[in-house]
Amino acid sequence: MKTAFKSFTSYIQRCVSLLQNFSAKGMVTGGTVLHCHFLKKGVFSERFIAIRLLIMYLESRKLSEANQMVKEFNGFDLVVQNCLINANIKWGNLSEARKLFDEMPERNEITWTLLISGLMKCGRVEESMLYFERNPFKGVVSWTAGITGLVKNGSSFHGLKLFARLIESGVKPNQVTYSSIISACIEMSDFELGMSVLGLIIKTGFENNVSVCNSLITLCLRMHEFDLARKVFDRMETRDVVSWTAILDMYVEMGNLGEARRIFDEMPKRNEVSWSVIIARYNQYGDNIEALKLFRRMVREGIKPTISCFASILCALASLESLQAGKNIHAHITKIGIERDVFIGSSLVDLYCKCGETRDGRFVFDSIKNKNVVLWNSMIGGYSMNGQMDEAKYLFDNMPNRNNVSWGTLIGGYVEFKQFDTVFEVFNEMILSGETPTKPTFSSVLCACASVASLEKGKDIHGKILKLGFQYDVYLGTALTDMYAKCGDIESSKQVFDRMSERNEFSWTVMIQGLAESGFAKESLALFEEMKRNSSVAPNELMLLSVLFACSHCGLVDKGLEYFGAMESVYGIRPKGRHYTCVVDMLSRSGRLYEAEELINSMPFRPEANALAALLSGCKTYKDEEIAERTARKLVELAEKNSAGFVLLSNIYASAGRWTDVSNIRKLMREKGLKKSVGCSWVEVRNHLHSFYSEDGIHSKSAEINDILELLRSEMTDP
DNA sequence: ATAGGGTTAG
Repeated sequence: MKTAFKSFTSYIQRCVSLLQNFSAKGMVTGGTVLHCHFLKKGVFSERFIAIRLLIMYLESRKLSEANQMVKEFNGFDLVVQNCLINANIKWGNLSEARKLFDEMPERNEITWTLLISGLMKCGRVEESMLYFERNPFKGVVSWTAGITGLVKNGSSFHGLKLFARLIESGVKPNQVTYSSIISACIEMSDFELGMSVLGLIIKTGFENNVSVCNSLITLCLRMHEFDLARKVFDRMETRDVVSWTAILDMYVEMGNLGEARRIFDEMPKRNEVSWSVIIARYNQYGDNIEALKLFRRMVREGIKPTISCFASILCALASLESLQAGKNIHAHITKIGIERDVFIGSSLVDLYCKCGETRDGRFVFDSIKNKNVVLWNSMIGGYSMNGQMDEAKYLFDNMPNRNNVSWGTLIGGYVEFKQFDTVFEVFNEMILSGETPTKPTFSSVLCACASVASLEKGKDIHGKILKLGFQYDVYLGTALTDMYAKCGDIESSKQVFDRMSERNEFSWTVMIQGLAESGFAKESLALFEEMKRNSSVAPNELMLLSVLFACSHCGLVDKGLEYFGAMESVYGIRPKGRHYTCVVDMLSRSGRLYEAEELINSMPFRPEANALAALLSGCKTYKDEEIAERTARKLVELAEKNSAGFVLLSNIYASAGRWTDVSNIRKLMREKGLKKSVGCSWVEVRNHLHSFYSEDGIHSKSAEINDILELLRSEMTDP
């Protein structure tokens, strides 16, 4: 042949790789053009080319073309049948694949392995193992397929037992087998075992194999042995994309996203996985904008996003609540036919629900055939974040398998929508069912304990956490600190806070606030100063409110004013109504009524009713009728707009004994249909909550309680 | 044909 190719075989090879390329990029048209070309050239009957064409048609689901091709092969061609089984498994038609398998007159190891791994992928472990045992061609690949299947279905121990049988049978493991075994060690978090596997790897001379080293890096990474991971990486003779991607991920795990990005930018080669990883990590770090930017660059560079990459980007869009962009991606995903994937589905459900569209989320949820726990959890979470707790509970009660995340999601919903009684009820049920709560679940329940100020329940939860041997992470530590502070046990709160190895903005806020509100004003201020000195956390709105509150309660008026002045100029935080109220209160308490009034007048927005009330109460203490009169007028004005103003005004009149004014205001409120929000306080006795309301809701034992109070009062006054 | 990445809660 007079072509540019040295020989006919290399020409065929070139054709095959061209087809493979078209197939991988989903460019069927290009493939079809080649098909016609081959027919004309007469090389179509070349077996390699024909098979490649068949695979291409199968992968792009061009079924009529594929069937046409099958007819061209006479009888039951083993390789063709294998291709058909492979395609059916990929499409999820397991029964069709099995039918083909059963009808085959002869099979090879590939045939068997396809069925074994196909069954494993669908979670049908026992059936798969049955075929494994019946398989007459037990080579490395069959063994490895069995092992990985078990590991991926959460039976790593059985996977390792199969590995032991492999060694006994005399078959030599290959690099893929070792990778699977290392995955098993990772899944079982067994670093020791991983190290003994390493011994075996060295003994069999696989320690320089790229794939094996890649798996070893991942093992070290998961076990947080970063130095060792780096060592493995450094001593590799050749590194591939996977090695670079793994080491990039290590820096992310170490909290150094910047270094990871540097590696990503300087890697000799990037594949779709490297892109996936860096995008996913930016997303997990909350930098969704950068994730999107990278996604756009990736698409521009012609890299086809993987399913996981779409999942990450949908997750990023969900966090940004960009419904429209999310819908565009959804349309694209539908066009390329992967909208029924569970990973994609979970992200889509999350996207719609985060944007408040639970009905669209439910539509996606219903459209997915092979639902897994995560998908169910996403839908439950979707309802929970939108306060549709009944729907969430209904799904929860009717899901086929629950895990601890399902429980946690439901509980989190009840916490967010303040149904605290239900929180404890469901949490108890969870414990009784034998499920182990995760750290986020503990955080949620601690938040509920803090909200109802139940020290007893909070301590009980703390005990459970200790019993499980959970290390505090930032969230859990913060939740505990907050719980103890809000329940009045500031000592324990401080203890937990001091022991935390990592603290974020929330941790500092909670502790500063806890100290301030428990009356430890000086300690609160000292902690705020310590934070500014020793941490990278910047002061926030809530911290400054606590700081002002602390100054107010210590009588450190000038210091308070100093902080208040520094808010915008130094910390870049614009004071809100509550900050002004706090400062007005501080000034009024110390008798600096004129300054307080000035401050109210200088506010760029309407003051809170409480600010005026604080000033009025100061006027009462320091007997300044002039300012009182002006402030009262402002309060009346404000009262027209909200019920809080009316209530305050009526209380002020009441304390001044101006009862006619009081009844006038109450009448006005009734006319306007304004209702005073009911005050409530509660106390916990032997793990039972007793609530007391300021208005009609009366405690069932209020008569007895009042009798006892009367008795105590008399004992205190006449000893 | 068998490995390495990705989805849910704070």
